[in-house]
Amino acid sequence: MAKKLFLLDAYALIFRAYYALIRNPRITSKGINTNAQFGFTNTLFDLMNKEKPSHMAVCFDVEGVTERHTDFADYKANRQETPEDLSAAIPFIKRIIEGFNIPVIGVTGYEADDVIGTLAWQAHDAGYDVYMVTPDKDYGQLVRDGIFIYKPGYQGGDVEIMGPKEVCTKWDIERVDQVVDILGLMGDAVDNIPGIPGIGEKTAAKLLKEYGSIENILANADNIKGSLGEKVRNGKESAIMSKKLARIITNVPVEFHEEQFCLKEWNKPALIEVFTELEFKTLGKRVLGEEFNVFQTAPVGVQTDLFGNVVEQSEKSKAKSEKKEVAANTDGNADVEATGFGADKNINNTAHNYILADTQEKIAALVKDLLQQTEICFDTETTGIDANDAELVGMSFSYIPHEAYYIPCPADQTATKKILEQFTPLFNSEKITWIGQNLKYDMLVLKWYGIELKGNIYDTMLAHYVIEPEGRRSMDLLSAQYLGYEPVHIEELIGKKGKNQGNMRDVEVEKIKDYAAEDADITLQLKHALHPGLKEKEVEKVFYEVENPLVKVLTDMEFEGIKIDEGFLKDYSKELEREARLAEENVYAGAGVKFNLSSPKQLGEVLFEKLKLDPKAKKTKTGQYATGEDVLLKLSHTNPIVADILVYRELTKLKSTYVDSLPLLINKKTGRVHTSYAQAVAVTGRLSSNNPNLQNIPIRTDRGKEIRKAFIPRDDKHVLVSSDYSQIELRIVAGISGDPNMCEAFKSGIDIHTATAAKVYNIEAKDVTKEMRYKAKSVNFGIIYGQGAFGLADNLGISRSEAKEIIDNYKKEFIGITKYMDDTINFAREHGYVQTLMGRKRWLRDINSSNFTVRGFAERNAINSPIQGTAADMIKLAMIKIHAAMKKEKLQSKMLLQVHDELVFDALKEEMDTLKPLILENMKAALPLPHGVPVEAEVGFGDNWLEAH
DNA sequence: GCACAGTCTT
DNA sequence: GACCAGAGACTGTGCT
Repeated sequence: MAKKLFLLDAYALIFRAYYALIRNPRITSKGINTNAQFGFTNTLFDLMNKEKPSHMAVCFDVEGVTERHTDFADYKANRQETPEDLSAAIPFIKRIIEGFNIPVIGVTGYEADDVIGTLAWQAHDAGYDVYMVTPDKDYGQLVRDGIFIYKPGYQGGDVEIMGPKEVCTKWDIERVDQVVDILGLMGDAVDNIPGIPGIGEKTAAKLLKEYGSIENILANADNIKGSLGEKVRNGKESAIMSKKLARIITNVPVEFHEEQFCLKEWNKPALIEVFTELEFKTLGKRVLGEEFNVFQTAPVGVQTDLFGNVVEQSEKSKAKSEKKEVAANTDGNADVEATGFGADKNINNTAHNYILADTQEKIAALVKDLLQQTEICFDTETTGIDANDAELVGMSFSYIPHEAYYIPCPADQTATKKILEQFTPLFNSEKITWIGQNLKYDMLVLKWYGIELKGNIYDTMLAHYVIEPEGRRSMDLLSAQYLGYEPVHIEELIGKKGKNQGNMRDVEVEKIKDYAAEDADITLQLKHALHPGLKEKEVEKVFYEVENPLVKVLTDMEFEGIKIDEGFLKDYSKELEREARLAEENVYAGAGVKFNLSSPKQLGEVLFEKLKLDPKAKKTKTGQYATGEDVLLKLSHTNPIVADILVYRELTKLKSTYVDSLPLLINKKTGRVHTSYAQAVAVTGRLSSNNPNLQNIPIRTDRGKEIRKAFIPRDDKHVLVSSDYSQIELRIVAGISGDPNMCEAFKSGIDIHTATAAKVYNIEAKDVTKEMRYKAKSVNFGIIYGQGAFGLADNLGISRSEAKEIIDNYKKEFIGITKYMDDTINFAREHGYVQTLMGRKRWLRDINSSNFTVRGFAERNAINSPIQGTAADMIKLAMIKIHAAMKKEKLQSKMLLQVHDELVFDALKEEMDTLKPLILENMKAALPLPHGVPVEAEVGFGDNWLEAH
């Protein structure tokens, strides 16, 4: 078997690490993108772990990297990272490379690529399989897909040269020259080659065809007319430099000696150091084994030189890890060991007292004791994650740090109810503030036993939400962050997530006691740790007046659920199935092939390679053809199957996401669907809904609308009532900007989009055409989200100049809004945050970024967040008020759903006369807007959601 | 199990 | 030449 040599370009690693280490929180819908977070180290580890190279080297070219970025100001401006950013990443990279004990090579005056190129061929001739690890052809690809591996000498000595949009696989000098020339000319073509900004691949090819070479083009630059000529003249230096950069040199003065590149054993202590410092928990365990624990080894901030030795640190770390192992071996109780980042903060150094209360006497004494308290931390253990379908396994209470009580609840539900009865005076006490992490869950569980907490709520999850709206806030994470302590994981009790996960019911009481009591204990300590933050960040108002009181409202709504007409959906499913089949057959017949129509990848190949519907077909960032709705709509005139594809897409989407899934989520006990509201997810302050998501039930198309007919009232004594705010976000814009024209429009009650059109086109409201109103509407929404002329033009299908004119007019007419946008951005720049009327804040750390794209994103958020967030505050306040009023009036009607600006109720028909004004008045008065801008709401009712809306 | 493309809402 | 409105949840495909 041939020996394997891996050559890595540090340049690629630095970019990768920059993203991994400096900008690491790349948030996706599922939380932090761990791929980005650990990508660099993962790549290194995977290479060694899976490929098992015998030899390896990293080619370091740090100076080159930062130089290149400072040389080209333009180029730099379009990048997300700065030389400083990269420099910041380099020490970490060095330490990780050092930890893995990978040889490093660098030759002054040459690019890492060239060193790699030279070594690769030498090693290849010496009989090695050489793998070059280097960035892919474009920067975006690098960030997303990791490091591209290509292999010279893999197929009879072929080498791959990355060119723009194609790969040259033969060592074909002529072809290489062409590629190199194109790269030299083409702006931003390849990761580290700037080219001439403003020149694309096609222009580059055209120029080369005309003049033959870059040198000829530059010599004749003065003869090239127009802006193209100017670009070429301005880019002379860049083009020559880029051409040089693009060619991989294979005669660098460096020699391949195999003993120099032999992989040695890892320097584990050094790895532990750096992983600990970077909190690479999961990866640390993968690399170093299960015993690695970030929270058990204190970080040591000793800088190391790339080639320096790490003996001193190693000794230290070694001592630490040994100590840790001893501790782990002598004490099986996870509670009492582990040391965090700040040993002083760590609760495990303090003895704790977790007490089991499993007899009537003990419980009675506990309840008596708890009744003396004003703040009690409370947590439940249950048989499952779905509160609407879970049994109580136990409860824990804590009111003094390091002390907690656990009460087991038996599987016999009558016995459990009996235990709960003992707690009734406690749960009914109005002077107790209940502290908990996501109390909505616990309250929902209790509600199934007929119990409601009468006191106030203090939810630590919500406290963290208002203090730090972005990021995740699981208890494990908060505990690690605020208390420097890693609690027992639930997996240690019931196993890893998945279908084999066990049940809390089957875990021995002693174990649950430790786990559950610790949860209550930690949550209480979290409350103390988080509490000062509320004042510091000035978010107490939104916390105490909005988020905490809302918990009870949401609990009741989730408990109620909504009735679904299962039979209707079943019939509709069949109908959709039939029509989708038909459309699918049409597509196959029209295309002449059968394929998986649900696969965008296969569809793209059929449309653009077989049928060649669009020679200029756009591709997605991963290189497959884009086949989104917008793309297909533009193609619909070219081939009749496109319309069928769109129909197929619509039907299958409706069928799989709604019609077929909703019935599966009907609760067996209630026969209703109970959505779950996430109160601490959306950064702007909105709620989100899942399991199922009832906030995205279709309404736009006729076929989609049908689904709303499946949402029905409880019985024939009830109707569904839907009430929604009218133009709430625009009213808020008017209110907080105080723009006189817009405020006036709302006060006089005329249609806001018509009023806007009249102003923008400078005509009377009565002369506004449908089209003008439509455009004005689009501008109204676009403007407040910071959409530019291009976006508006694209949206409306009009020319850019027309779009620009409309926007300019708009800004002139609604000068207050322009001022609001400028003021908001300036406020954010100065203070680092923006806020809603209720003081809900959003921090924008990128608002002063030197990078255009990053800053732009922050600026749009600065404008949008106060608007969307104020709307969220308003409806939340309305919900709290309506909930209280309904309780006061002892109404039997129930609030069921919230869809951002809409509330849905199950209304008892005879209560309608009371209910309707109650809803409307509370919605309108929930949060008065500045400048006297009126808030309007409408209410409708019917035998299903479609009729009510 | 994860990333991605696509599609639904406000 | 690329990007280009905010905020989410969920599905199927394709890869590891």
